[in-house]
Amino acid sequence: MPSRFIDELKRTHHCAALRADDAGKEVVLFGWVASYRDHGGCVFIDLRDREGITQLVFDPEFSGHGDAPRIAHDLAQHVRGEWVIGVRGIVTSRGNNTNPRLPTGAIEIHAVELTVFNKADTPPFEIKDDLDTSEEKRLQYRYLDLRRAPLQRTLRVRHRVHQITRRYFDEHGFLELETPVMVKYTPGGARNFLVPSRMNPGKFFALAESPQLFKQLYMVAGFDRYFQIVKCFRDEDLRVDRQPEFTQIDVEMSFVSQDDVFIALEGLIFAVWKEVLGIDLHEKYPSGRFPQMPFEESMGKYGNDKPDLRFGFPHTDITDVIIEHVGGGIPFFKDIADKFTSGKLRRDLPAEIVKAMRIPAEHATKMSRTEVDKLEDFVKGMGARGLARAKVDATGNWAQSPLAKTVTPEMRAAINAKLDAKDGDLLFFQFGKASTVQTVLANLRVHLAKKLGLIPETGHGGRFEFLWVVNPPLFEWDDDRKTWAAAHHAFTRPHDACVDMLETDPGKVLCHRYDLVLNGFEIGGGSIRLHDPSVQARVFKALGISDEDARAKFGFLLDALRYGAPPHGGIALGMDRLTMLLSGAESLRDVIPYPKTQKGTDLMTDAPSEAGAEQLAELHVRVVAQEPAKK
RNA sequence: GGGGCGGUAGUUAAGUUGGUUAUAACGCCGGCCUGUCACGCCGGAGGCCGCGGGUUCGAGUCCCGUCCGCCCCGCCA
Repeated sequence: MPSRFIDELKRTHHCAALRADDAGKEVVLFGWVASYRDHGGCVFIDLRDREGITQLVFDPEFSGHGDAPRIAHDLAQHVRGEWVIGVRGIVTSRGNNTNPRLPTGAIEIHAVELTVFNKADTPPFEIKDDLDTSEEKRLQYRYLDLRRAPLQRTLRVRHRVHQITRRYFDEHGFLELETPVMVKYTPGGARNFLVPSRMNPGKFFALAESPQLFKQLYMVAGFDRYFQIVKCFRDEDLRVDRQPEFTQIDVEMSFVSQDDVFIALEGLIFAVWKEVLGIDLHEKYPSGRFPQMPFEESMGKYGNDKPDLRFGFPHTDITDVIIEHVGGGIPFFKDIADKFTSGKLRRDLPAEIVKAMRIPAEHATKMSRTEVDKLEDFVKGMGARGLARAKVDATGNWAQSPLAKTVTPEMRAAINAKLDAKDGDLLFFQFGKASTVQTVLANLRVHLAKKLGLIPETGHGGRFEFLWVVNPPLFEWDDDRKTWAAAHHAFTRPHDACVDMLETDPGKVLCHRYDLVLNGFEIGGGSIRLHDPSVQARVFKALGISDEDARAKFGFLLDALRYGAPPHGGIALGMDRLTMLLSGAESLRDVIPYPKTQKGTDLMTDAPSEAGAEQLAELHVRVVAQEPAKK
């Protein structure tokens, strides 16, 4: 018998729609079989669609509808999990027999008519909320994973963020404009994915790592305010918060200061938090503004430019104390002190530093000595040679420490004073290459906070700490090449007060660059751009980039800046990270519908894959066979 | 490129100093059951122990290699 469903019987409700006062209505529902319970008499089916679950009852004795319920009941006995079915029936109140776990628990549908649209193989894992299956399996059958309510919820959050963003920027006079995905390849920065050009043998496009240059050109063109929700591509190694293909909320504005950009973005974040989470951020930030912290302070206190401010444990740079006390009896420290006093190292080019982090007694006492010992393995995984530590007693002496025996009382006292160390406090030390020291202590700080329960292992714990990290140096010292390099891209505007130091003291030049940080994640970053060609030329010179190099890479942008470029600046928010933090997801992969594995592959489609000889020939590409691994 | 964790029925896991037929739960299949909603009861099927090599009388277990997944460093905003 052909099914009347879909053609004649249209869906009347979703599976979360019906309530007690709908009793008596005849309805048509479509969906998937979430579970079935056959009692010999009645058969119960929980019907699921994207909105929720409704219980269906197939009662052979259901009167008043002829033979139809009996036929439906016989069919229902054969229905299995994840089959796709349609049902016509009567909404019936469950009286005292409600299921409090379901929003629709007050009613059930007494089925009159049933159709099976499609059977389903037994899925490789159960479609349930609290799934305990390897991510490998979930990614392989992503369409089944996405059927689960948690991912459905997360993608709905994503949808909401999209809609709020579009509405917000439209209301504030921004135009949503597109930019090319296939762009000119420019070396430097993130690696690009390359796309061979069939029509231009031997030449390649790059997939855009960001719309950066194009959005600046929109400003030169006079569009004044631009935004775009845009895919970007970076061929770098993956992390829990990094995917090769990701989405940015990209923004650029003309005639604005750094603060104008902040205000625009704060407005968006406030709107998103209000609408998605129902949280009014004004309660925490009454001025409507997020706090700001200079880059230098963030590096000094937290070892990176994305501090999680939900807890304390700031670092202290004690390099000067070490130098002053010539190592204070500790051989490693003396080596470093000697390098500085001999002029081999300079404090203004800090290739090596000594830092300490103090864990106050109230927290330190919660960790056993064995637990503290294990931290050494943790830091060694990040390139640390070890983890020197000291337990401070009431007299200021150090215990449980390899440093305790040789350290001079004077330096010990000086360090205690600088760290404000008291009885029971635990001190951790890192010394050596500055970048390693910073990374190790930054990660140790977060690691300890999780261990001590100050922040949850994953998710936000209902707490949101926003921060603008501002005014970083324009250049950073490349100690391997012994030269200054652009800390970000070369089009960031230096502070006016610093411009004259471009030639004399490049390391001191600060710039209008900013990152928006939330709970230790960088969720956005941007800058005020250089619109003055003469300052641009001086920046290139300070970087040792020749006119020819600059022209070859960015000629079109340099040209554009000479044809009346307005002062402008912008920012890009990481749409995926934002959604991850909003929804409390553990991984970027949980907020991206079809993500890549850590090796950058798609387990479901088995991409990337090899290309055929014919296609390669057409693209003028030859694949060089992989060299066998060297023994 | 480097460090770490993992891979055993469909799924999640247990598996002792190497030793008979590799366990359990859930799922799946069959039967029973008039109200379940984590239904219940009875029965059953289901294994390349990631893959390859080695040691051994004998390997899920030990050794070497390799593949895959995850976390981190490097890299990357």
